[in-house]
Amino acid sequence: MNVIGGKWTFMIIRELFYGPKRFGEFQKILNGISPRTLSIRLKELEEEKIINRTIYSEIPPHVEYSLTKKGETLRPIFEAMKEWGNAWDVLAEEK
Amino acid sequence: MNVIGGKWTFMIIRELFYGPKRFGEFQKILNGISPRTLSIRLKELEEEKIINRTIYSEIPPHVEYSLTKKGETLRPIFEAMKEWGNAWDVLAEEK
DNA sequence: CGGGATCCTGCCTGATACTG
DNA sequence: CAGTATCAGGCAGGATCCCG
Repeated sequence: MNVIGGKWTFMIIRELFYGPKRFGEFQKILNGISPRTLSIRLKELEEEKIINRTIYSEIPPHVEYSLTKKGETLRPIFEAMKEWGNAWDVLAEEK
Repeated sequence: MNVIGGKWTFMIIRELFYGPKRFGEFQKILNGISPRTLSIRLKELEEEKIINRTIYSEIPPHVEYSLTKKGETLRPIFEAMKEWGNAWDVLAEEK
């Protein structure tokens, strides 16, 4: 829970299972996340070796986030949670 | 995450995998949880049909919490998280 | 484009005391 | 024993502005 328990952390990682993402992409997909929070969460995940931060020195700047091997091993957990969510249709019950 | 994402919720459910528990037992096991918070979390889990609340009308009063079938289906998620925690020894790395 | 710095706020949570 | 009531605080998170 320390790793994936944050309000946004879960969604950030989930997006990365579909492939690398850029800072701006996260801002669009994670509707409403502030740059401050996104920045903090990404930094934390990087420190925990869950994601990689790759910088392409171009103009304009280009930074890409991707899952590390450690991050990839989280997939079974996400799959289990996804199945559970489907089985009980949690979101729909939220009214 | 809405279901198990709370600070204490995860631990409450985990304890219930080992069998029913009483209010007082949770207070001892979950070191430091306040009765207020415990009460709120238990009520939430009951509303979400994750746990059962069974009252034994005796003196002194006796209330027992146990997992519902829905709650039981969370087990694979907990197993997956447990394995991941063991594999990466998360707690030990916490300094 | 990808963030850092600052300021501010609400809600979650803890502490404590009390009751059926 | 199993909670509820009340009060107070901290910290995650949002809003905004700015810079390399």
